Amino acid sequence: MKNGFNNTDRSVVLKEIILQQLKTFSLFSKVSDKELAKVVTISTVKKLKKSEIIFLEKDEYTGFYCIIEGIVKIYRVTREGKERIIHLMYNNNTFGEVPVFENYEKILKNNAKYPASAMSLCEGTRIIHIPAKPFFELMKNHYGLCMGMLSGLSAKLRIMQTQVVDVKSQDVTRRLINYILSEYNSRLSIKSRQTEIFSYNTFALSISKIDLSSYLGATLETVSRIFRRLQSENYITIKGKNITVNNYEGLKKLLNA
Amino acid sequence: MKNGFNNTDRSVVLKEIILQQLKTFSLFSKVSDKELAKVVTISTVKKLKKSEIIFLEKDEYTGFYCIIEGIVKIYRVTREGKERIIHLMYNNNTFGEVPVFENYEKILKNNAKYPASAMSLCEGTRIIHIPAKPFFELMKNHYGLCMGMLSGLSAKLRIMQTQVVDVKSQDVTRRLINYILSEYNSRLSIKSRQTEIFSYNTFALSISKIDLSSYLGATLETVSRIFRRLQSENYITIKGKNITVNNYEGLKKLLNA
DNA sequence: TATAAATATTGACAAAAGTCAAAATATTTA
DNA sequence: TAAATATTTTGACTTTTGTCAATATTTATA
Repeated sequence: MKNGFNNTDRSVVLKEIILQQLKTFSLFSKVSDKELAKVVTISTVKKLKKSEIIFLEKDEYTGFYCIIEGIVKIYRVTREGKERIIHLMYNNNTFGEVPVFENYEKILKNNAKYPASAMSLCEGTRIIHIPAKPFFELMKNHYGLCMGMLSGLSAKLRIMQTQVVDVKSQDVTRRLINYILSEYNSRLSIKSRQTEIFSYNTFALSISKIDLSSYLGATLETVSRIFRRLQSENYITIKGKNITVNNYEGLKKLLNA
Repeated sequence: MKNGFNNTDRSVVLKEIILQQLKTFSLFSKVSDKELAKVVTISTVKKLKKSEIIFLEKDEYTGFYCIIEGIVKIYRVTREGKERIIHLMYNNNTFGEVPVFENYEKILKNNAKYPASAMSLCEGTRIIHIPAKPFFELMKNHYGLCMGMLSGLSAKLRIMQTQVVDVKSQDVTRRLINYILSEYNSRLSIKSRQTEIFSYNTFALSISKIDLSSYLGATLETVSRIFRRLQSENYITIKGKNITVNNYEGLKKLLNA
């Protein structure tokens, strides 16, 4: 009995922590604490190392996940063995929900499969597993939860639509610049919130260039060369993982040129 | 009073027809006739010519559509004026639902926008418009309708995921072969259902090569050249819109080669 | 901390795909 | 049906991206 807690106390505290964490997900924004407590009951927390496989394509489907912290890649491996990242998921996002609604009969018979693979990209990635069957029961007649799911899936669909248009219409240079600018913007907003004073135009790549290439749909060599070109033309400076944006407006112009 | 029908009779008959048509949509598979009748009340049928614009990206959002007959392309136009097709939709599919769930507040204030454009690709395409606001009210506490939507969005998400992987990992030749084979297979199954006796390995392209290029994310010239190559190597024969598949297995092998 | 393993860079070359321009076919429409 | 318009093909050429191979650099691990 460390710290004066017994197992029951410990579990109660843990559950309360999970509940507070789930409350930050828009999926559960219209779910009461009482209902959310039921979700907590069925769910389990997992802490992952870097590069841990969460599930593989065609693994038996068990349920979906909520990301508390870290980065998860959703990917498929092609016949030729090329890996292609479909989605990079960050905290407060969920992944692996699709099979729940595609064919619930299959889930009941335990022969639903994951349509893609998932792997953690950071040390200390924390996820919550929510098993499909009890979750599905909770959804029945729970309008708020249905709406949460509907808006989550809709948001993902829109992201995918944008991604499809980008990959179909833009060259790798533009896709990479888009990535740099969006990372730059999202990091900047986090920094300014934290009033962290640091080299203002610098951010660290949160994923490897191998993964970045897989996400952009290009080879590592091509991406490496574009980085070099952007650096030689003074748009950016690269120091290891750190990227300094020297010419934000110039990069934006390259997108239209 | 033609045919001995007055307007009320006519409208009752029409509504019954719409109801029967909506029943074939999986979206409404778990909705009772009584509830579906309410949907019919708010919806309107539109018959379209070829190349009619249904809505444009950034148009004010009014609601979504069900395709009774024909083909609809969902697309965006890039900054450089290139059109890229995101989705080719056929009968018994719905499109334009995403904004309903992304931000319902916006819809109430009439400032939601369509995220992409939609155009009919066939003469006589028939669609049913379902306005967002009354539909949203019908969804409240209607579990079956929520589930229908959830499975529809899930199915679309999976299709988009596959498309993203394909565009990121395969060259245009493979993407075109994939298209040919899937069209071939789906037409074949329709033909065999209708026991239509016709040149067995032949089907007609249902869209123009311009649209096909836009869908594949390539230029018209590239697609034209690949068609020529596949013909010269005797995989297919092209006669106008008609494509004869001479070497199905060979095409499948090309996908892996 | 040395060693192994993974990640990233670079060059030379090949293949894929785009661009521009002209011409040939189809398809609409007057 | 002829003229006008839209679609498709083809060639010559350029640009982009991929492949293979060697090497450098970083990161993880014994």
